[in-house]
Amino acid sequence: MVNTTLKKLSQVSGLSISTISRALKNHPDISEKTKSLVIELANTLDYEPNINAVHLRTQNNRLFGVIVPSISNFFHESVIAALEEECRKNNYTLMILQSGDDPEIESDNIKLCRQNRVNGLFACITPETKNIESFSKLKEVDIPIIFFDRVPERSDCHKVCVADIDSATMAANLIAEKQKKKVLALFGNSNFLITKKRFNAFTEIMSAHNIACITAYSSNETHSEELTNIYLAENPDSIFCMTDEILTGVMRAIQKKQLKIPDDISVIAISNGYIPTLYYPSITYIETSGKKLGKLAFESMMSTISGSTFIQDRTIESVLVRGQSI
Amino acid sequence: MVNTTLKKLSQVSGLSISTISRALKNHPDISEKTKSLVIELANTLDYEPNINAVHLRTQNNRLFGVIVPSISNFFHESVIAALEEECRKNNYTLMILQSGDDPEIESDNIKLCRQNRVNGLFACITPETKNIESFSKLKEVDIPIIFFDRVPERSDCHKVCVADIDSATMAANLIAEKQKKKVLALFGNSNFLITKKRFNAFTEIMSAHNIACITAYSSNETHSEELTNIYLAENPDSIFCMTDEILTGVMRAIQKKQLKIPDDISVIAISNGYIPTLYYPSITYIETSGKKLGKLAFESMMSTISGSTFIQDRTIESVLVRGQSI
DNA sequence: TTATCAACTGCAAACGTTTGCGACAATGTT
DNA sequence: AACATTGTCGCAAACGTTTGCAGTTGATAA
Repeated sequence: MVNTTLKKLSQVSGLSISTISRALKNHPDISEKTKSLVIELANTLDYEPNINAVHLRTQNNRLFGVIVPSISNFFHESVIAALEEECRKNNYTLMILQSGDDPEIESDNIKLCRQNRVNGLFACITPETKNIESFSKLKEVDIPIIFFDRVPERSDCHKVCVADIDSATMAANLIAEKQKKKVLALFGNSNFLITKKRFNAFTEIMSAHNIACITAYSSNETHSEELTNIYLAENPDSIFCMTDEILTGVMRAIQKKQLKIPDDISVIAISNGYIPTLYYPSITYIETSGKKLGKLAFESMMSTISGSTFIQDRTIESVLVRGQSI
Repeated sequence: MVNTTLKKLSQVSGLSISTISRALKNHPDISEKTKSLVIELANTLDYEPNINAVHLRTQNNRLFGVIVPSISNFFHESVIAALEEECRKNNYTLMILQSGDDPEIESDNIKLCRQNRVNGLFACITPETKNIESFSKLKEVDIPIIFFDRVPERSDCHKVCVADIDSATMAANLIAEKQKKKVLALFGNSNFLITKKRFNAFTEIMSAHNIACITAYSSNETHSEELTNIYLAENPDSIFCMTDEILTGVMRAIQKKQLKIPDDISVIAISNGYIPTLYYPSITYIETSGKKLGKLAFESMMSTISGSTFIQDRTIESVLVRGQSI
C-alpha cells in the first residue's frame, strides 16, 4: 500500500489540500466540524506526514547530529543517552554517528550532517583530527557545533568537557591524604589535551607531597595490563588509572597476581561509574558523568541556537565516589 | 551564510539547473568540459545536496531504523555496530532509536520511522509489547521489519535470534561433563520466550544427569546478587548465569564472600563476551555474538527488500569460550 | 541548399508539504 | 439598501531536487 498524503485526504474528503493541512494542525481558520472530520479521516487512513517534505518546506529539520568515536563506550553511551532524552523532550531528533576514530569517516559523517541540514552538531573529535577544516565548513553554513569531551585546542569554539585538572587533582589529593608513598600512575592517549593537563596536575601534587610517582601512557586494556606487570616489580603501594580501559587492564594484572586490595595495593580511577562497581572491594573513583555532560552540551546548543553569541566553554565538575580500594 | 543550491550554481555558471544536476552525477548527456566546470564550481561553493529534497523527489531515503531498549547494553551495542557497518558499506543511513523498554516510546519511535519513510526497520521489542499492532501499520505501508533478539511469538514475521536452546544446552552439558552435582541456575525475565526455552532445555539436561538444580529468575544485577546470597546457603557447586547483568550480580556476591573460582564454586554464563573477561580467573561463557546477529539481520533485510517473500527466521549459533571458571 | 544526425542543454512537471493572500457567503451595522 | 465584518475555505507559489522530453546547435551527408 502506498502512503497516505494530504492530496489523498483532500480527494477523499472533497476539501482542499490547504484546508486539510490546517485542520490537522489546529489552525483557527478552520471550523471545529471540519477539523474533527479531517482528523478522523486521517486516523482511519493512517496518515503520517512525510517528514522530508515538511523539512524541505519549513527549512527546519529539528535535527541534531552527534559524532562519537564509538557507541561502545561507557562514557559516550551515557552522553548519548542524555542527549537523546533532551532531544525527545524538546522535540528534536538525534542522528547518532560513529567515527571509529577515523578522520576520514569523521569527515564523511560531517558531510552527512550537512546533507541532512542538521540544526546543530555535537562532536567528540578523533585523536588524529589535527585541523578542524571540515568542521569549519559547518560553521560557514551557520550550523553550530558543540565539541565535547575531546575538543580542539583552539579557543574560538564551543566546548563542554569533564573536569580535566580537577579530577586528577582530586585523585592525587586522596592518594596524598592516605599517606601513600609510591604510586603507579597510568594515563591515556598522550595526544589529548586532557591527558596532558591531568598528567601535569597529578605529577605536580605528587612531587609537592614527595610521593614517588611512576608514570606511563596506555590507551588499551592489554597494554595497561602489561605495564602494570612491569611496574609492579617496583612495588608501588597504589595505582592511579585515568580511564576505564586502563582500570580493567590493571585489575586483571592485580587479580592474576592475587594481590589484595587495598592491603597489598590501593587503586583509584577516573571513570564514568559502571566498571568500578564490578569489582570487590569496589573501586574508589572520580566520577566524570556523561549524563551531566550530555545535559550541559544540550543546554549550550540551545542557547547558541537561540542567538547567543557567547562562546560556550563549560566544565562538568567531578565528584569522588568512595569505594574500599584505597 | 545560506546553503548552496543547484539554483545558485545555475545562476553563477549561467547553465540551467538540470545541466548542473546531471553534470554532478556524471550523466552521459553532459560534455566533459561542462562537467569539470560544474564540479569545480560546486567544490568552491561547498555544494552539498539537500537530502530532504533528494528523498522527496526520488521517494527512496536509503534509510533504515533500528529500535533497541537502550544502547547502553553490550549486546545491543554490538548489534548496532554491525548494522551500522553494513549500512555504511551499502550506502544506507541508520536511524538509532531507544525505547527504554517503554511500549509508549516504542510506538512513538515507530511513528518516527513512518514519518521518516524508512526503507526498513530492525526492532527488538519491549517485554511489555503484547500486541504488535503499531508494527503492523508499518507492514501496511510495505516497510519490512526484521525483529531481532526479543521477537514476537507469532510466526508470520521475520526474526533473527541468538540460539536460545542451544546456548543453554551447551552450558548444561559442560556442567554435566565437569561432574557438577548441584547447580544454581539464574535466568532472565520470565516473560521472554527465550527465557522459557532456555529454562526448559537447561533443566531437562540437569534432571537427565541427576544434577540438583536450584532455579530463579532475575533481571538486574542487585537482585541477582541477593538471590546468590540466599541460595549460596544451599551450597551449590556451580552457578549458571543467563545474562551479563546476572553474572555481574553473582560475581559481586562471590567476591564479597571471598569464594575461590573454580575451587569453591564454578561459574558459567551466556554473554556477549566483554564482561566475562574482566574477572580473574576469566569466566567460561557461551558467546552469543551481537556482531553476527547484526550482520545476519542486515542480510535478511536486504533479501526481503529485494523482493524475497520468504519469511526469514534465522539463528546465530553460539560458541563456547573457555575460561578457567569451571 | 537542404536534410540528417549527434552532441549537448534547457523546460517544466513532479515529489508532499506550508502559508500568504484572496474569495465567498453569512451576518451585523449604519 | 449599502457597507463593513467575520468565519471558512481554496489558489498558488515555494522549498531543492530529478528526469522525460524537446529544443538548439554545428557538422556531415545527400
